Amino acid sequence: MIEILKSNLKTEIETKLQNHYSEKINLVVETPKNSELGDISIPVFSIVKVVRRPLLEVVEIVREMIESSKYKDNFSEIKKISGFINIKLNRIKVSQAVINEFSSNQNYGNSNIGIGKTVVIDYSSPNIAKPFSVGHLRSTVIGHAIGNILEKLSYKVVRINHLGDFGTQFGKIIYAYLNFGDKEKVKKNPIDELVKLYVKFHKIAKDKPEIEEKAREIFKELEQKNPKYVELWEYFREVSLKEYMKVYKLLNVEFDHYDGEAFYNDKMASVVKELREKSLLKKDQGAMIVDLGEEYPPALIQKRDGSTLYITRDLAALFYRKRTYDFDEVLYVVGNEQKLHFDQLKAVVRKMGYDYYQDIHHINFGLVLQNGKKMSTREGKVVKLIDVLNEASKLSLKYINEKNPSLENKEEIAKKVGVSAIIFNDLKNYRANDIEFNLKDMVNFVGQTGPYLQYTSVRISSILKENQIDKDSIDYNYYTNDYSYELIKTIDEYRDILLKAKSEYSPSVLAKYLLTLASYFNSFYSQEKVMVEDLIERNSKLYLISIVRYILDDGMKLLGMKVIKKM
RNA sequence: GCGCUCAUAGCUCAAUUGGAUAGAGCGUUUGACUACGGAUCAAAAGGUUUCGGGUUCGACUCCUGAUGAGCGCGCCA
Repeated sequence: MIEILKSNLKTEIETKLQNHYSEKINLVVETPKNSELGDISIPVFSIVKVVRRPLLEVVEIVREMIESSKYKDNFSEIKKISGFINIKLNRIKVSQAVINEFSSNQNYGNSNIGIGKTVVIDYSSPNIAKPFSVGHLRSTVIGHAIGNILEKLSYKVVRINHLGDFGTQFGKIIYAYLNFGDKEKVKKNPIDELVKLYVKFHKIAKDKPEIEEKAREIFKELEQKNPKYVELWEYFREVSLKEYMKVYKLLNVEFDHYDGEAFYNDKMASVVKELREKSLLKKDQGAMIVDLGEEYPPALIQKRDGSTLYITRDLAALFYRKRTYDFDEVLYVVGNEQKLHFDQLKAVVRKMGYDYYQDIHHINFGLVLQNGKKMSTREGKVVKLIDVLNEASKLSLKYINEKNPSLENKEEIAKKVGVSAIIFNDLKNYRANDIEFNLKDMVNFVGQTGPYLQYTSVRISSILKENQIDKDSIDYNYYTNDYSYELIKTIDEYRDILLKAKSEYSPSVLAKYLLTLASYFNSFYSQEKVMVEDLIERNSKLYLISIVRYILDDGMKLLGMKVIKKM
């Protein structure tokens, strides 16, 4: 509501200024950083610059324009402070508008900006026959949350898990499996065993480099669909996927497609052909490249031996997705270190003459660090996500036993709290930054954490549980005190926050907002008794906190967290 | 060597994208339960925004140089 008022006011005053000074001025209308100053703030420096009149004179003119605004009924105070004009709004009017909007919308916070638009999101994408590491966690939860936010804004979302299920390493694993693998062991514990075989392969290859050649041959035959190898490949893929599904189930993550790299195997020849027809291919040191001039290093399309590379596969996938889903945007949730790759990809697409290179977005993210270094076990191995999730659940169970030992379904709730804590920790900071992974801080339940949000929602639930709310007997006067009004204004921001999270492709915008909302609620709660005698007052407060809970729960769900009623 | 990120309180991070007194959480110190959930709240201490120069009425934000950290740069993905 306030955002709309701001933009209406902006338009109105800009027109008035244009009439007055016959100059076009871009007026800044913002929210003061300190809410004691007011609800809307207009710095007039930019006007002064254009019209070259004394500051105080301009301030006075603008103040008069605001005073005579057609929206003036909404204002309760207009104040000049140095170069700023600060407006306080009529709190009753604001509350009324915000509450009404909430009441009349079944899906508060939504928007129709995405109607008719399709966004393809490529995320998670673990590598077959390798453990699902904490490294994949980031891509998974960021992609999932962005997808949810987009759906809330009415976009059609196509979720693709671009599995790493192809490449020379499969030749190695198949070779190792056939020559020194134990079928029973692999069956029992597929990924761990396959990793061991892969490691063993490299150990042996040190003394017997000729097996590298064997592995390459096997891979080549796999590409040519040698049924024996295809069967093994399918087997590895299946057992790996089965393991990943356990993680996805815990995280509540789903995909529309699991088309991995192999899926595009037969779609690459046409890419090479098209590049050749458009005279973009150039032979260089035996390989085929697309020259990207000064801007970027050349893109390597084809190896000396004729086989294709990463970028070729990504081109094939891109064209397939464009044909199949006719996307308006395609998002690749992939780490920072691949920035150059996506820059090259875009550049090649542009050179091929497709405008939609502009719709390709690399949703980059930083590393997961522990004590400032890339996270790994003591032996230097990758940390398995499932272990981390279990550990977090165990720790939250410990806390529940301390804080609320009589709680029912403790294990189940501990799991929801622990997993959500990890998800929230991943999403609360801007994605391109590295994140520090400290289990204790995440599940410590104190401060800016997932459990803090869940706890706040649970507190509200326990009040609401026993009470009916009558939406028709609300007195907006109860929303005018500072604590309530902060809540009203924050509730009002929800949609804009989601839109901002979308435009930045950063769930952290939402995560940070939820922390603010929860914090305002807890302040409110410590100052304002809800269960008062007066029925109208009680009802008004109950309704307010029920809205807070709605947003907390809705927001947590969008982030991929679990909503609980008790903890 | 070239390119891309980043540097804010002891620690983890914000800062309306160039606006007012740079804000939160953790940690530290202190206070608040015969209260609707204290996993909470309130308060204090903590800053030359890495360093220099520039642009601007105004710079954490833009330009430039330095220092430090990370990442990438033709036959992996």
